Amino acid sequence: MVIGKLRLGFSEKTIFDALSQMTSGGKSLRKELDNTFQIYPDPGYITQVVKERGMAGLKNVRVKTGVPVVPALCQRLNNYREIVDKMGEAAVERKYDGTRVQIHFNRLKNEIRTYTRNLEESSPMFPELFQMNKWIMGDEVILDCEAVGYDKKTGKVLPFQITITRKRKHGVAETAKSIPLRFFVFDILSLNGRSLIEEPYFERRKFLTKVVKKNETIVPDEYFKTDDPVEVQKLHDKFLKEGFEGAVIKMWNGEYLPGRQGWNWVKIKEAEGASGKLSDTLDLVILGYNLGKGKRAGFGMGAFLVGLRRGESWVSIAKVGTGLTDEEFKGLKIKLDKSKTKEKPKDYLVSGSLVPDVWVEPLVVVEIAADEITKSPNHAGGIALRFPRLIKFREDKGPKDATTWKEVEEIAKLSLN
DNA sequence: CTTGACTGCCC
DNA sequence: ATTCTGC
DNA sequence: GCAGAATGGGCAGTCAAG
Repeated sequence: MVIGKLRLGFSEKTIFDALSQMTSGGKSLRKELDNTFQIYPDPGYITQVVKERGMAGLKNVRVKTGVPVVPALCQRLNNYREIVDKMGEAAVERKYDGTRVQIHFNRLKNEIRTYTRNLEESSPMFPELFQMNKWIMGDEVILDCEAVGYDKKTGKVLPFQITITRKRKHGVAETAKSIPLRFFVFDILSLNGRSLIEEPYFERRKFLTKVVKKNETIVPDEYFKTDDPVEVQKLHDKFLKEGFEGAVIKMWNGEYLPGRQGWNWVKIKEAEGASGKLSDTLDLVILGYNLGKGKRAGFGMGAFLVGLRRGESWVSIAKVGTGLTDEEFKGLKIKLDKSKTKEKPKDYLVSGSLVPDVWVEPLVVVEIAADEITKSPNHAGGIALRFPRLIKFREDKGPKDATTWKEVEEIAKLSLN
């Protein structure tokens, strides 16, 4: 099988285009090929099926234990009513900040394989799953879950940065012991050879409940049924208070749809006008910028470095490469070039890996949003912004009006509970 | 043997 | 991951 | 509305220089 090295959206697209051409099937054929690929991502196999049995053969390609399925993903929406309008009855779940794991368990072959969100095999990472045979009521299953590190004493879930310290090859067992993972299972894609992806959500949930015996390591994830936007809001608030990233809302009758399709699954991190995990934006000063690649090379800028005053120095806490339109990139470059400096200004503290292509005087203030403030091993400030993006240019503000170090510390403290 | 630059993959 | 853009 | 292409922080892993 060719699974493993291929990335979605490249080689197989070309192959399927060619296949479409050969069989002169046009667009509907392409769509069918794509859909088949999502539940059996092996272009070689699919090509063979089409050659031998034609398009009709594709109907017999089914979800199979041991062959990864492209995981279902969420759309993002920040309005409760809109979410409910789009899907009617829905299930509301917690949004965990961990790592996606698709578990394939085959009792008879004594096989336990896992795959990541991008279909990478990750089996060696999770030795705790060796005991699956005790926890699963069935001989063959595919489960979809989020694995999160947890504190053995308090039972509380740990931050992403801790979860992801899990080793991948060597010394896996040690980290598994010191930072155990809990697998929150929220879906089941097949059971004993039968595909369940076409079953509605609530039916799959029934199977899940029967199949997974709850224990320290693996837990059927909790869900709440509702069709009321206010109820969704209450749950979302509750989850945020509990320290989770937000909520995932799923169509009650929805099939398991690989990839990001329609409004079947929706995530919400912060509601319109309200605040999510990190409630405030920061007004930061641009310290330099990087020449861009691809399309951005044309603008002469791909991202810029931002920071703030700490004592007598300017320290970086993030790079920003999104949130600007193409026009804004062009305009910003022109503006920044007016205060370009040949050398790094003496009062800048920026570590090597973050040194920009072009230094500028600390003059331009930008409002930056982020999901979280984290401890940083890279940025000179010792902290960094997770998922930084530009909100707007603060032309009304000068560098002296930027967010202060003290304010950032306060915000960081609040977001750390 | 340690360290740092770099890549690939998580989010 | 987030965001913008061309289709 | 979707796919594609820009970009972020930060982890483990690899490999070459010191």
